[in-house]
Amino acid sequence: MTSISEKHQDFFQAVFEIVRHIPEGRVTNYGAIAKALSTPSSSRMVGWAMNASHSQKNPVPAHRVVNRNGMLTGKMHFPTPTAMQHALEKEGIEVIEDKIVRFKEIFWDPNVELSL
DNA sequence: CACATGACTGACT
DNA sequence: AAGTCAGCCATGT
Repeated sequence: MTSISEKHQDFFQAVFEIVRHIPEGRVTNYGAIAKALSTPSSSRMVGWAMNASHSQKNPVPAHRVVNRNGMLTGKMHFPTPTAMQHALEKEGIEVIEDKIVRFKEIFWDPNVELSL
């Protein structure tokens, strides 16, 4: 079953690597990751890659990745709908109504933090 | 091959 | 400020 080509694997690994570089208590959005991959328009592909994070052997803190609105849009893709919010709160991030509080303050931009 | 959907974003009205 | 439309790439029907 070859759902994913090797080239896509490379894309996934790039996304996962960035996500794993997100510091504890910080979050980022799909656009920032896409931009770090030189594909700012492929924000959807980032979400697509995250969908494959479940198959990855290495742990990927996908709960630290949200949309530009700071909303936990991908929580439904977690093992449980509350896993994402719970994981964020565990790191000291306030989450109300599936939205991250002070999202702008805890926002982590890979393009800046990774000195791209 | 064409249409619809999706862990998105930006621009326009 | 809030709502709507279009662009984006890959997958599924």
